Amino acid sequence: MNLSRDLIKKIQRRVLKWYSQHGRALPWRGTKDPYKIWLCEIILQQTRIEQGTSYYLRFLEQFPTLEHLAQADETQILKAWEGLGYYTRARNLMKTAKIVYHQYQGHFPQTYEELLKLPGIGPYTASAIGSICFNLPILTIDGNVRRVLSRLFELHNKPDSPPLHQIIQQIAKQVISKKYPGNFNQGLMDIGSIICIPIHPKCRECPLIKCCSAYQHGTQSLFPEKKNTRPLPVLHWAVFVILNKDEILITREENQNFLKNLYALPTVEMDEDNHKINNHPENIFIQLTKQINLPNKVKWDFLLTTRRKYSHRTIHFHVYITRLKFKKLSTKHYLWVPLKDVPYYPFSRAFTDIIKQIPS
DNA sequence: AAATCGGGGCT
DNA sequence: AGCCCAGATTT
Repeated sequence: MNLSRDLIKKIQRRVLKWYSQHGRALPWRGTKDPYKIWLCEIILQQTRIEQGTSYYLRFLEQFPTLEHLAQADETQILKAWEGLGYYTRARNLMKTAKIVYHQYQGHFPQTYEELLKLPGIGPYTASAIGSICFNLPILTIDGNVRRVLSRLFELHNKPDSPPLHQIIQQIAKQVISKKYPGNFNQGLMDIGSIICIPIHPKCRECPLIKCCSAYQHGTQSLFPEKKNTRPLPVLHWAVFVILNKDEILITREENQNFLKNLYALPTVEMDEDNHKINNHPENIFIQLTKQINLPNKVKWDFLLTTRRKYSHRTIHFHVYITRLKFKKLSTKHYLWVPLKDVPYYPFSRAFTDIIKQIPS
């Protein structure tokens, strides 16, 4: 798709002018420090600004410079990330911090291709850092920008399809402001998140209203096309609160990618019908008993059931509790932790919620 | 190309 | 209940 020179100039002027007048005053605006821009861009991947901002500010407090982050350990970083989700981002954050600190002498690389090699930095983040910090003329293509472009040019291609990708790349190369790529990118993203929102876009406030095909044809609601979703599988997990005086038994998720390297309460996956039979699934208790070498006579009480929806599955957590009078278990992958120290360990939301509900 | 990977807010 | 969010990586 070839855009006329006039149209390109008009889009660039309008976006840049709108951004100078209406751009949001966000904590990472007004700096070109690659460390700060990198940090906020990783935090904001698939994450709303309202959710990510407090994490960004806390990270900067706890790790004021790249060196601080490069010298932190993974548990420390996961703890700071706790509750934000997509924890691979936190693990990659540490990897990239160490790489930039040790292999690049503490300076982020300044080309798109070199940025792209760093763990956790993909096409979007490389163009964001590149355009904002180093003035590289590359469009940031995130969900907002995809939606704006889809409506501007009525791109009726299937979502995530190669043809759509091709067209967006073509448009991207043409519309990006070569002089102020960082401001143009942030302006276009702001327009997408404030004005050109998924439903009921506020077209009358939009600086691009006169350039927008969808507006002219009244077809805003048709773009971008939605992807077809499939139902989430439902799993049932038994969770065990095992107490001894003021200590609780916890473990670390090391053998799976899901919530990897976060801490958790001992968990056993239940098969289809365990949870339906009653609130006292003996076979699950037996399975756990073998796992951590409990004596058979432990008395379990049902505590609660809670449900949590993840991006690719729904899990029902059935929580059982016991108070032991001893703590000699063969607990190779488990550790006893004083309840008052639990806040020092990174847990996922499901478990912090459960732990919060343990009766004292 | 499709699946995996969180959590929260809005409708 | 479904959708989407300043996406990246693995399969």
